[in-house]
Amino acid sequence: MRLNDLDERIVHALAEDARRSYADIGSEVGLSAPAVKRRVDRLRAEGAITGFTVRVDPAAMGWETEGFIEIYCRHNTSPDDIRRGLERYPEVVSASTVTGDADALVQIFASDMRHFERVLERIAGERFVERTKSVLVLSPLLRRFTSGAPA
Amino acid sequence: MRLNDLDERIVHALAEDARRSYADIGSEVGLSAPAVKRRVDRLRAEGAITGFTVRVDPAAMGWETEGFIEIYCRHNTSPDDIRRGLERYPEVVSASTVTGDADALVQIFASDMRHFERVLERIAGERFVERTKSVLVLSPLLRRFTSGAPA
DNA sequence: GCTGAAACGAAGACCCG
DNA sequence: CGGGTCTTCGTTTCAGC
Repeated sequence: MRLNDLDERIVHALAEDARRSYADIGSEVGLSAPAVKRRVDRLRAEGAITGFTVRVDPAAMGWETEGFIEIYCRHNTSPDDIRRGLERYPEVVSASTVTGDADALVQIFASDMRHFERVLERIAGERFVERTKSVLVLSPLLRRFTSGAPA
Repeated sequence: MRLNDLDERIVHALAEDARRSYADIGSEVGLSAPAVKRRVDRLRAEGAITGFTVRVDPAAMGWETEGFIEIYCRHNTSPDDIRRGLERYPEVVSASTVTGDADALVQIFASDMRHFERVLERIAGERFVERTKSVLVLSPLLRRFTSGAPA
């Protein structure tokens, strides 16, 4: 599934403002509004675009404390076990299995330090978790929602 | 800056689909379309909502390789130095200063391993960087764009 | 915060290269 | 097959209440 240059420019425009009108985007990329809509529909059908969402200031939502938890798993834990175990936590924003010492890296948003600690303890108590190591975010420097064009 | 229950339900609806109509959201939360719009406008003005964006499948955009780079900085490096140094890289999706051994944690999307390596080398060569430690993502398990309600 | 009218954008049918 | 034009319909937006 490969996107051409026009598709990428449309996605880029939507990444900056997902509520821009198709006509407006079209005038930027040199297409008519229906043409833009057709491409967006196709990108959605292909799964390249998975939806539209709002960018929220975490602090405004009451999530003052951000951190990462590295999880060291017991033997015979599959990635799917980890996913199933973590998806029940609303505080978990992202999770991936990773190379290196730890098995998984989990990003957390919590309302405050006590809340973070409570989540950490519950995750550390999961059956598949052997031990954890956590890192707190001091200040968020950059938070993009889409990356730029890869070379 | 505190949001009330109605605001949170509106933000939640927009988080799931930022292109839903205000009337549609209104019927869910029990408000008319203009009332919803006024609240969204206010949330934007207050900075609680910082924009609307598209959810993209990284693979479809050609970003096959994801990873994290831990940065150990030289002395006398301010968070702002790090931010200024990193914002020039389109491959950097997020960056934060963190507690623990490393000074900053940087999330990267690259097209492939060679691309990732190239970015890593360039970042490692930045003036403020003393050394780096990097971790590759094996499989993304969970990727939410907004976290759930904090207790 | 609701209602109604006017401006605007979305979505589909249709035609053209 | 992909893009442009036109028309219809729904949505946004602003007034007044």
